[in-house]
Amino acid sequence: MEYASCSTCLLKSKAVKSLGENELHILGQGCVQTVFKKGETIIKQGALSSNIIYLQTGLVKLMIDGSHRTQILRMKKAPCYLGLPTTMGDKINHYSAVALKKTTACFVDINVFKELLKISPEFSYEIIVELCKNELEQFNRYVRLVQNQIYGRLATNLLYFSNEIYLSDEFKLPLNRTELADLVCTSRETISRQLTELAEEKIIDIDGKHLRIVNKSLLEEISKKG
Amino acid sequence: MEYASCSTCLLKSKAVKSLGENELHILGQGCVQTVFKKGETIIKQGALSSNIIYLQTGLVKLMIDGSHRTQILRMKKAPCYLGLPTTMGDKINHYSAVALKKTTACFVDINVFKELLKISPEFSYEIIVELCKNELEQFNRYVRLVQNQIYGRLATNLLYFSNEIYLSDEFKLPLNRTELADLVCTSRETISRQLTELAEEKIIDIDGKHLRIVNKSLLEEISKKG
DNA sequence: AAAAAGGTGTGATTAATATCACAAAATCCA
DNA sequence: TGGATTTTGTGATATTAATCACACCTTTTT
Repeated sequence: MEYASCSTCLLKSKAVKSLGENELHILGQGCVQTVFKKGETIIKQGALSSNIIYLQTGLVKLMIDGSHRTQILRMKKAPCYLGLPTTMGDKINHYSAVALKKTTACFVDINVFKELLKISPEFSYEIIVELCKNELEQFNRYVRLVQNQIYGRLATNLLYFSNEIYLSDEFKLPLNRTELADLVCTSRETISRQLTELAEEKIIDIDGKHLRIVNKSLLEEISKKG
Repeated sequence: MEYASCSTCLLKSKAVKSLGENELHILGQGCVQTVFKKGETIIKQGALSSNIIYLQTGLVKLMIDGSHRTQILRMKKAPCYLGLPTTMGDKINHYSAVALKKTTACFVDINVFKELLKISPEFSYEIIVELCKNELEQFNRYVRLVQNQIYGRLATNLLYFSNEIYLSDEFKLPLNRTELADLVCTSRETISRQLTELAEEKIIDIDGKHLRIVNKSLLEEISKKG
């Protein structure tokens, strides 16, 4: 069947399960699945895009190469959609997406995607909810990033890893110190000093990239209050 | 007819025009129109919410009262939707919305709203596009806010007024110096000094709240490079 | 009109963070 | 294994912006 690759890639999405054979056929015709190794680029900033990307498995970092510094915007963990705002907006990718580990991505043509929205109210509702949750999550984090000083920004991002990405108080940082600085928008030296300080205060335990949050409520305090 | 208030409030929305009489009837049953004076609160941070708000006319500021400082997040100009991410997410308003001038708002019950999404693909498509544009616009601004220093942050926000709110290079600032500081996340004194500096560099002309952008390309340069 | 309250500008001082310079540690690779 | 390369930590210094203090101006209130 022509929609074989699609039933592989999208059936994990609850809403897609509700699609009938006809809809799956439409989807299948505009759908390509690709596997990316760690470090490979899935979306390239500045490139024209006509695809929504459904991430089946894996973890990516979204980043912007600005005129005076590189910024890491956030992680995205499968399963999720990528590129929705960009593709619905002005068609040019505003960020790059790079795999942090082996990642399987499914490229769905935007026109096929629009067709599906019209055919399946379930599907469009799922997309809206995902977008809303996403906007809210990102918004809250960015509000804190802007209003906080570095110590608070770092706390916010460590909690982000713990609560949104790894769902655990103990994990291996997916970024080195320079990349962590690019996420927090500060310098590598400052990150290094602040991590040491958080460890001295017995709020975290850190050994290289291995990190454990010891006093989560205090870390939340710092994230909130600056 | 029972949906009179609704045909008043929502018919300006292109997608709603495509709704039939039955759908309008559903909408009308969950729709209340209210007029707010300058300074009045439309949405209250922390309150439970079960409404999507359609702003018919006017201008509002969205703000967060944080634990250690107040932040003004952005303006929203009619016509637009308010509270979509919050209401679809965890039901509690993450921000307050305060009218900056006389504003007409239409409260649509979230369940009615969900019904409409299912009934009208046109309607849900319009919502998704609005959300996407919004997320993109906010995201780009916040990325710059985080990575820039104050001079660049101020430039970014003046451009935001010019390009997104007033669609003109000359306008009356809707905020006083303290509020401007809350938007840029800095202190009143710093805002005052930086505005003077921008004027000395002949990039803007400022007299009280009346502002004119003289050298827009240079302002964009500053917004991009920090 | 006088008094009170709020908004704005500016100098002096302090605190936070970036930058520079270099050493130590970890990782890669032939 | 040993040398090369990359990553990380840390002191010294420079820069940026917050804070404090106060004067001046505008608007509101009585």
